[in-house]
Amino acid sequence: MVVGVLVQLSSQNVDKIFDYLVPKELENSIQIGIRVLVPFGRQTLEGFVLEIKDSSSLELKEVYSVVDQDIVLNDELLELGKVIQKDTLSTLISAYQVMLPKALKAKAGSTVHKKFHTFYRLRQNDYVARSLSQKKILELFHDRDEIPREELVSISSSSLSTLVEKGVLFSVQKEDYRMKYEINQDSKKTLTSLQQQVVDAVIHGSVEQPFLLFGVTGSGKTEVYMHIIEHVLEEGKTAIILVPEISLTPQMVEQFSNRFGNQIAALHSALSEGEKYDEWRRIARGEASIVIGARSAIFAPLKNIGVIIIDEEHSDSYKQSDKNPRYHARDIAIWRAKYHHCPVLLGSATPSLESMARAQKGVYQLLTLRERVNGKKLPKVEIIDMNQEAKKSSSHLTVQLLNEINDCIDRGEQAILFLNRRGFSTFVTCKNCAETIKCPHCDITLTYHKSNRMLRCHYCGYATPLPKVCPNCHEEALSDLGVGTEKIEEELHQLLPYAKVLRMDVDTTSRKGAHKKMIEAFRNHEYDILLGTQIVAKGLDFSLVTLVGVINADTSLNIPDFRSSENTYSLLSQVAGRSGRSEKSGKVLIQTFNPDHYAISFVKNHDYLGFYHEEMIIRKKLGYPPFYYLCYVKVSGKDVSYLFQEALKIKRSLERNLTHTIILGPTSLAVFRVNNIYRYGIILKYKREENLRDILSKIQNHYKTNSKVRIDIDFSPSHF
DNA sequence: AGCACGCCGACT
DNA sequence: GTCGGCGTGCTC
Repeated sequence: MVVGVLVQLSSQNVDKIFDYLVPKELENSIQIGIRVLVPFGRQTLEGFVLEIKDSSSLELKEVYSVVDQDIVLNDELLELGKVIQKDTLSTLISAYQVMLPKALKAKAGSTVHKKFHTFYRLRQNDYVARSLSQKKILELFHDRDEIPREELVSISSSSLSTLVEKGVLFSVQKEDYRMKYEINQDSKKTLTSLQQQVVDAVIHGSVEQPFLLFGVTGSGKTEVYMHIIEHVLEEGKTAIILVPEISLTPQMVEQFSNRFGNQIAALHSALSEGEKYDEWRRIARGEASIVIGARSAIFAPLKNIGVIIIDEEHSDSYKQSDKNPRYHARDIAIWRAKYHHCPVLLGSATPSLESMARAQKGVYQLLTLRERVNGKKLPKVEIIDMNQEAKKSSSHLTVQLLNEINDCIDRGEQAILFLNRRGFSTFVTCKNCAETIKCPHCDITLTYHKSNRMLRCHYCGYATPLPKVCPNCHEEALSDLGVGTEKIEEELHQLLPYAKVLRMDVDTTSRKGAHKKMIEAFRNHEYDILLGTQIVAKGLDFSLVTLVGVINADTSLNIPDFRSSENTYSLLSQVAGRSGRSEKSGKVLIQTFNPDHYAISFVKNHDYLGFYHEEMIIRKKLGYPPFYYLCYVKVSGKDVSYLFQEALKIKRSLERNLTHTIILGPTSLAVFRVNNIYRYGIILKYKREENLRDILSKIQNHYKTNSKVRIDIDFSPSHF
């Protein structure tokens, strides 16, 4: 027996199948999709078995051992990996690795152990108990087959051992999963007739085209998802629901856990490696039928999928853009749905322009929820022109906003204050010579972290303590510029001393479980004001919150990116949606220096479609998605002049070979140098270009042995 | 990714 | 003569 193995080495040069001879004694354990240990040159590597055959034309080495008992990559995932390789021009091995929990990747495996738990079972029924504790133990087996060890030990450990010695009981080792989900009070709600229509459309509709559920904030999308999933489970099928990374996941997990208990499995970054591994195995064994998770949960090894839901579908966290394979979870969802003949449901209050355009064209089936479930109007939005206010005061909180917060607290209600950190960071400047402190390895201003008084580079990770004097003029005149949540918190304490403020940002929520605790504390009204960054913008549902204040709406608008308006509109609507979700009606105040910008003014009337049409005109004029597809080719290396020369060669080669594509660049990236590596970008805009991937693949191949130039290709980049 | 091979310059 | 720099190529 011979196997074709793909070794776990992320190098383009090794991304092919190598044949190995299988020793007789291993033949029975070999299956396609398991991992094996093989000799590779001088090293020993893990690899995936992709082929089984009788012979090979080469002289072969032998497989050392088999790593898995069960398949880790099933037929569907094996096929999907090839599609990803082809579509994203990444290596096949990286496509397979992205599907699996870290614990199953080479090297990481040794650190994760399965947890085992001892249970006891009854062997003889005719045994007569010799003592009271023996009797108690045996009585427990009347209505149960197996009982965990602790429970029996708590009665009497000596009686337990006697019973085991006499052969009355015997032990079994069972895997103990780290996560537990408990069904809580049945929170199931009756649907409004509009919600029911959406559920029916998805359940009974065509699976040929994805559904886009455009539902305003508070329209009860989550409840719709749960009803659809309930139906899917009744049919004996399984479901995947994706939510954006970080804050949203634990909340959604809790809601689903309350209703579905141990049928769910969660996969997101708040879990440890071991926990993720446990969840993954529960899924693979068919012990969980609902998977909730962030981007990579789209690869959950479920069988017989009945629906795939992507909540907040506009979120850019669904695109993996920092490493290969640069895939979009939405594309994977559509592929898997086709494979399983099941519907895909994309949900959002502010759909991405791409998705809404597809819905308008009829590529997606549009479903709409225009009203909030409580029948309440969407909150009233007021825009505060900071151009006027900034002249009056240097405070970041306008009088109008402070008054509203004041009134809100007086009424016994709660407020959320949102600081838009997107495209914005705190940096240190010298008041004397105006010098800002930069990273020695990158062309970027260092970000100041007040909590530990460190300056950090967000690109390469370089960190240094804040110097006492300016490195340029040696004056003691360094001060931090820009607003952080801490600064706003200070201002709030001064201006509203009695208000209890809960600050929530990366610094305060990084500890495990901290996030959940804070949400609980705020829900219990232990605080009046929740002050935070992006983390408070989405998904949270507090019935007492009737006021939302946006401190600086503009920062995300100033990012030089074609999506900055879309991101700003979406962010502001999402935050605004946190207000007035229960009986009390809500209000939203937005402080901005650009009160007339359409990304802000359309938020006032909750006019997504108005924004959509305006933005579409601009996208069309500038030749951006959804009118054109984009592809970003990044060329990087240490030797600048050589690099630029090669980047130019690439551009010319693209120009020669692509006839229907607009080619821009090469231009240096906004941050030209990171870790002393220089970067150029080439942007491709096209509507239809048959052999684009072939051409790019050839270029990639040409450079794969050139250690001085690195090429990264990103189709449909989420940003530049 | 490692690791060996091989071809050059610098030195006990 | 030998050590070691790293560019190149291979791993079933």
